[in-house]
Amino acid sequence: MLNDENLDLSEKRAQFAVPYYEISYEKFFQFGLSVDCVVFGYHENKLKVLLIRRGAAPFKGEWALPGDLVYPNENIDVAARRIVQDLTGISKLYMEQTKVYGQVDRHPAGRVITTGYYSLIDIDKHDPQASAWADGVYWMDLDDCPSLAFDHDEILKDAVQILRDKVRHRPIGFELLPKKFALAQLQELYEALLNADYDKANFRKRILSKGLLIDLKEYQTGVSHRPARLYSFDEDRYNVLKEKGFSFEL
Amino acid sequence: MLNDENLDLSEKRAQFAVPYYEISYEKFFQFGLSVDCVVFGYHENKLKVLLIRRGAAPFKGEWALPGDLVYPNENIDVAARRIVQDLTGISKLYMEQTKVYGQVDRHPAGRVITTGYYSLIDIDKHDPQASAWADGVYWMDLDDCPSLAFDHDEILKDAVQILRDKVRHRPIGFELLPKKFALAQLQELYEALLNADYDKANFRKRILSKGLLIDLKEYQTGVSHRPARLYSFDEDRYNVLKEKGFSFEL
DNA sequence: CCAAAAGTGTTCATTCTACACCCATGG
DNA sequence: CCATGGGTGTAGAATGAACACTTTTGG
Repeated sequence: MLNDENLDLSEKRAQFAVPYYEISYEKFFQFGLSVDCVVFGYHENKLKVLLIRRGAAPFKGEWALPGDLVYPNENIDVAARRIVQDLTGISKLYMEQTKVYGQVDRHPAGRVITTGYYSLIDIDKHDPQASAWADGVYWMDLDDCPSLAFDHDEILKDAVQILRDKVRHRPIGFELLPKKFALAQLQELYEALLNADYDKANFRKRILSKGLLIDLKEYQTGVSHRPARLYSFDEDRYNVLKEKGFSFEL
Repeated sequence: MLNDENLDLSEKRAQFAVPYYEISYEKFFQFGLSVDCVVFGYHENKLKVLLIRRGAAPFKGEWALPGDLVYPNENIDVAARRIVQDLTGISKLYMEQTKVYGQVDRHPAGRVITTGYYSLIDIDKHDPQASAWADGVYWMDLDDCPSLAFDHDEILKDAVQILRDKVRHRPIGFELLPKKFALAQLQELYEALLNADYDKANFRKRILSKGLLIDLKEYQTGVSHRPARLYSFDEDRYNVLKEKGFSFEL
């Protein structure tokens, strides 16, 4: 599995009687590091993901996840935020790591390992813009994604699975909705996310029983049926409950 | 945030009219990559973790998680298995990524980003051995861990939390037990893992109702009380159920 | 026969599910 | 007054918690 021509660390340590951090291990410091972001949005009952058309080689012109190399003096989570902000203009958003992709041959330019991130944004708040490394940015239906460059198909697939897992146990779904929303919107979102179908009455009872929604005493306007009551997510209360070991669970 | 002296990728692209992978981006390829493993075990009602005493600088002589630099031609998950196998002699084991740690200053030797892994092993099956980079390997009580080198305290803390989260939704706890076990053992394990206390009758009903245990029709011997029935985990059936979207949940 | 731990059954409370029904608005 | 979706109540089933009880072994 390992190439003998490459140094064996222990051997090298024995060879030099100086602390190992004083030796220049050039061969060990030749990795590139990148970040690839799966940005989810939700619009008209559909889960969407932000894709770019690559403006530079490799894979120029192909579909890909937004991502970039990390600067040697840049923290990795800062890099992830930078990328999404470049494309969406949104700076404060929910972001989380998914996995690291470290296959030797995953990048044609050399040994680049990449960290997947996913984030959730309220699609109405943003205005996608091409950046230096992209020819264009597009919201794609998740069910209707083209094949992607590099190993981005796998990164996307993993992110979707992790999101679905997570959303059942943590109230992250709210990030995809506007600040004020009706319960039916929330239900539709969960149905789209989890590909499920819930009873209206039961869904309401379950959600409201968590005590994490603020009743805004406001209502929809201009709809030709009974206007829905609007709610917002009570983040402060959630943080308090979380401290005490509270779990969201659906 | 970013240092101007460092190259701006888009600028560089404009500057050279050749594909970007043909340019040598030395400055981007100077990261080191490592892997740090949180190896959990379980013995006498206590959750344990495998720690080493570092045999080399930096942090020589201090406690740390087993970890090592990844070779430039080595896949990252292979590296993780290599490390645990060096220390425990076990090759086939449950391993999973936790997070990436990419803080700029986390390693004194340069920009080394590390990937956390955790694994679960049946403690009776293994014989910990010092390797080239460790002066000794020890099982430590999780509640009684010393302070660790690098950012390993954080890596350990995260792994524990991820393990606790995971074990409630996936049947990974079985990895910590011998192949054949009694229900009481399983209950004690879950109680130790989740720091909880379950009613014996109810725990049994819940576990057995999942239909994932094989009744071996074998019994404990040599105990001065009614001998317990032995079970094993039905991995095949679990994989079948998982396909159909089954969730373990406690 | 006793101690110790395995293993079971029953009751009561809580939660979940399905479904029927009422309410408010625009047209 | 109708269509449309918002919003509520309830009965029965399923699940969960608490606890008492029986069983089997070694000593």
